[in-house]
Amino acid sequence: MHPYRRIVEDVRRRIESGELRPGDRVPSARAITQEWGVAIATATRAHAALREEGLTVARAGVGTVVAGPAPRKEHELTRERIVATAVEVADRLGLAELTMRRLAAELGAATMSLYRYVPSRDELIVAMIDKALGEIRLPRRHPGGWRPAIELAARQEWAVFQRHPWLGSSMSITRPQIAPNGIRLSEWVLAAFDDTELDLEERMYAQIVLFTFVRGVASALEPEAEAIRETGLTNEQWLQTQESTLTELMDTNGMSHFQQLTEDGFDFGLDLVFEFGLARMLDGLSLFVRARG
Amino acid sequence: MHPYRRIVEDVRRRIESGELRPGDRVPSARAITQEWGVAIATATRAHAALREEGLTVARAGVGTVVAGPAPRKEHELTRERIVATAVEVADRLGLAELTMRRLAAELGAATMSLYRYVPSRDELIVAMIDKALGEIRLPRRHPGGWRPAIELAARQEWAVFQRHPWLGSSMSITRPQIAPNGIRLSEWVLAAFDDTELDLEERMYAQIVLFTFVRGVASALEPEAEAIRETGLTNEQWLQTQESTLTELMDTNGMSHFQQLTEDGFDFGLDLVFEFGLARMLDGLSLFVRARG
DNA sequence: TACACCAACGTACACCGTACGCAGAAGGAG
DNA sequence: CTCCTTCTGCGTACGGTGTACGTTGGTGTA
Repeated sequence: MHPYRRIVEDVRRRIESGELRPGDRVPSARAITQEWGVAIATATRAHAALREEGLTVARAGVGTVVAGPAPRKEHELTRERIVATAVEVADRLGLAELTMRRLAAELGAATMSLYRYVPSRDELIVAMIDKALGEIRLPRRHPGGWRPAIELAARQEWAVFQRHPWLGSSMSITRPQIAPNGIRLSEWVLAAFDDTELDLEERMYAQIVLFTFVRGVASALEPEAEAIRETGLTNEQWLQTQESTLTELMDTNGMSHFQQLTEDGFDFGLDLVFEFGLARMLDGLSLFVRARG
Repeated sequence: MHPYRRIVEDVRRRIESGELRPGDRVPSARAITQEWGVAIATATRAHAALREEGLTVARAGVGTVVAGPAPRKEHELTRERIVATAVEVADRLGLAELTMRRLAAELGAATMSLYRYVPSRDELIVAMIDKALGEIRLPRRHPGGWRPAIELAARQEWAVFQRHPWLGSSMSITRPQIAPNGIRLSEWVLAAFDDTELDLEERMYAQIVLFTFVRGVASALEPEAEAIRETGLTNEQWLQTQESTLTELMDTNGMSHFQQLTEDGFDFGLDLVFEFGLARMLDGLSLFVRARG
């Protein structure tokens, strides 16, 4: 038996015993020369044999690695992990506070290491958008009729925007960042109109308008969250600090409506804005769909 | 005749001849002692007499100055001028490129000089918002019925947003920056519903929803302008560069609607989005108003 | 042994907003 | 005349940003 067979068998045993798991690095050629007391040529032959049997794959610059779906080492730097952590940081601290340095610190890595996996901060944000949109779960079949379907989509979007306050202000309509999950969502909404007479262009406009509205409401979320973080004031408290300026302004200009509004107190909530706007929007769309039908 | 009278008359003549204009600095006490060969006490008395006659005002730290609405020297540093220039720069270069240093350079002043007139960049932006909103011209009387009025307001807003692409993304609803012109606009819209049965809270929601929609569409303007500046590509050209990625994505997921849309070509424009959305919104609002009436 | 490759990283650059404090000119009081 | 206060304008410096560039130490392979 050639000496390299012994090495192969040893390694195979380690893999089968679970000592070495998919994605782990098998001893390098240098390490083999040390461990088994052989020449590097022998070690190389062992590597080749392992590779031939499909037990391992050679990854250039990284080493020979046990084949199979790698079960993600916890602290390995990975595009996936970077994006996930970035989302988490942005949710917690706001997009402005998501700096490459802070993100690296959060990951326990050096700043520049991130640039191996992400070409720039901007592209990282695109990846974050895609990940966030991926949370939207829509049934394969559209629930009865276009209106419930559209409403469902809008509510899902709104929910995601709320979970990720930074999302609304970072998405663009005119230049849709190529986020696969965004496109999937679009397709679903377009298809939701299949039971209407709307042509494709009209559907597209309906879709964009809906989305624009939801995002419009949502883009108030980030500044608000940021303001609360920074000043520690809730919205109401803040309004009170501004009250003197406001009343002075109103007094000098005779703004009766506004004045009464602040006197009566105004129960303001983005959720209510969303609900009110969505209802009007769907009503208006209904009229349009009916006119086409 | 006291010698100081001669000085007063000399100065008066200079003012009336137009040699000295409102806002210009009259000779300082020191300068007077030089020019007229008098003691400083005399010069001070001349100043006092001029001030008493209302010809001049003493501005501490600046000098004695000809009274009247100063016709703004062209290159004097002024909050007004700073804000106007800032708006102009932001229109041209985008809000991100509006740095205090660049603004100062544009004004021919040192960076820190600006902070005499503007407490911070953030507050400068608030002032810019107010100035931009000031361009909105609405008739004192609302044109027949709530719907034309609201439509007019929305169109005016849209026009301003188009002229100032940075505006949409910098305004907040939940924490309305106290911009007098913004409040004036609000008041006008609230009053526009006077011929309906909507209560104040409903009007406020209607207003916010309308505004949110317009701003939502508008917030696509800044990124687009920026993208054009940066890459020099128009929207269509850019879409073409992305086409391969896009079609690949579509092919693998069977997105028939999306696919057909890109094949047929899709005539996309923010203006059309605005028109479509506004029409639906107003229709929806109509239903609501009628239900209340 | 030489080579090409790769992850990870440290350093450095240009730029940002703005705190701080100084220089200089002015009017006014003593 | 001298001192004081007030005002504009400004220079310098600090702590932050994104990221270009080059180095280090490991790899498989010829």
